[in-house]
Amino acid sequence: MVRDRTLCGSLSDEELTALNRLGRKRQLARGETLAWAGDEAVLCANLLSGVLKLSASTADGREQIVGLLYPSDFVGRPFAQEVEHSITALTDAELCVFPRKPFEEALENHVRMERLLLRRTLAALDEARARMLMLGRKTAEEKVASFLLDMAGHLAGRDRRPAGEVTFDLPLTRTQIADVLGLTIETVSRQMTKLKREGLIDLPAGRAVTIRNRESLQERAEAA
Amino acid sequence: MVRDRTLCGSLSDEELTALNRLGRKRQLARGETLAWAGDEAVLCANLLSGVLKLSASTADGREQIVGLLYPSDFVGRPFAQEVEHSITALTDAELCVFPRKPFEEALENHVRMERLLLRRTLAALDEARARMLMLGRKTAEEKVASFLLDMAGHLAGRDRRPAGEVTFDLPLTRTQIADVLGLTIETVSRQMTKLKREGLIDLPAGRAVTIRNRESLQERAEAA
DNA sequence: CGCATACTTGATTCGCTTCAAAACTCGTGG
DNA sequence: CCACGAGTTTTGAAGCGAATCAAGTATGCG
Repeated sequence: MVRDRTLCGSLSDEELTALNRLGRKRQLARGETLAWAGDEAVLCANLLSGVLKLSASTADGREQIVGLLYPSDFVGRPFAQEVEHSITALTDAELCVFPRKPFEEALENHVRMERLLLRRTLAALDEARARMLMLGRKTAEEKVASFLLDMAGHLAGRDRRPAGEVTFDLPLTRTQIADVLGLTIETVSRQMTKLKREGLIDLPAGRAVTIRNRESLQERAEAA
Repeated sequence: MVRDRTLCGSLSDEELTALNRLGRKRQLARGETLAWAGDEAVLCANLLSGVLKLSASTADGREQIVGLLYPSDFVGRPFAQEVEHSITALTDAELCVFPRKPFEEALENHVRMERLLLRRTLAALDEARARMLMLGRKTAEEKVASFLLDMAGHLAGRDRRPAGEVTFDLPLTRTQIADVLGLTIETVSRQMTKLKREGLIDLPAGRAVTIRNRESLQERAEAA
């Protein structure tokens, strides 16, 4: 169950019921935006199912996806007046939403929850910085290979076959992958077909991807 | 005084003396590295003076600076076994260093300090993500313009003249600037001379920079 | 003064983008 | 069941921005 890894998981029963009174389930359809950059920040949430993107964009419309959120991830930015990054559902998603102000008060009153949020934020910061290395210094091939391995880690569960061969459906379009990697859609497509031609991956249909040779793919991803 | 903005600033007098017993002053010379990526994480600190860089690099030696730290900034990564990013002094620097474990205990015992660290970490995360947009989607000119404005904000104090003309010394070499922006040293140099030729900035000597026309520079920086 | 390091400038190359068009996917309705 | 069409992905050709390669010029320190 997801509950075990959410912020709520750190609470005692009494604390939990108090927080649950604050929270409301909310569904998001694929493509629906929970909050737009520049809006007043009114809510925080736990992601129960689905995948969300966090994105920033330039004045002339260039977009960069600055984070991907998976089930049990925390959503939103406590203590900020304004939403810094748009939050959009990449798949249908389900959230447990809290109004920001009451949630902040709950944080103050429940040290364990605050502590857990701190640890998660520190982890998110490490991840963001790892992605900075990727954006600034990796080649297109390295970016695509890293991305596929990352997605495999998040989406392919624990059912890894001996050969390390796993299959999963990407929750992102090519355009969105390009926006994660700081590339164009054409470059992403070309790199994917190249990796397929070379037998490291397979692209059976639509958004599906099979990792055929994890080791070689890891080599292509280079990394720190 | 810097103290007012450090984590210590959130503490009562008794708490402060307790923390001070933990902490030791430490000097770093320009170029000296406090911790190497991959090392065991043994310390946290407050930066009292100077500028530090946080950097990541690929296996084959490409480097990306993933963060710059200024006086009053928090240094280190509580709750991590291993150092994720190398920490190096760009200028001579002075820190108040705490052993990590005792510092973590202090965090647990002093809710206000933990709370302040949470807020700072959230702010650092926002900044890292803004930099992801820059790395992924901005042109060389936009990157350099953004960088100069950023440095002006940190280094030029509050003594902004009416015309917005400010001068300061960059604490980074061209190579380091390139490592912040995900460019090469030559590209950085060319963009700087271009901005100078066009009258937006001046490069009087060595590392000195004068912002001549903040508005135009802002336009070149594009941004969100 | 002389050497090492840092910075600028120029010529060329290359990886990625841009522009363009064909091929595929998938939902819908005939 | 298949034809249709919008959206998505792949593929190709050409162009461009930044990297690379290569000098040449400052800067600073012994």
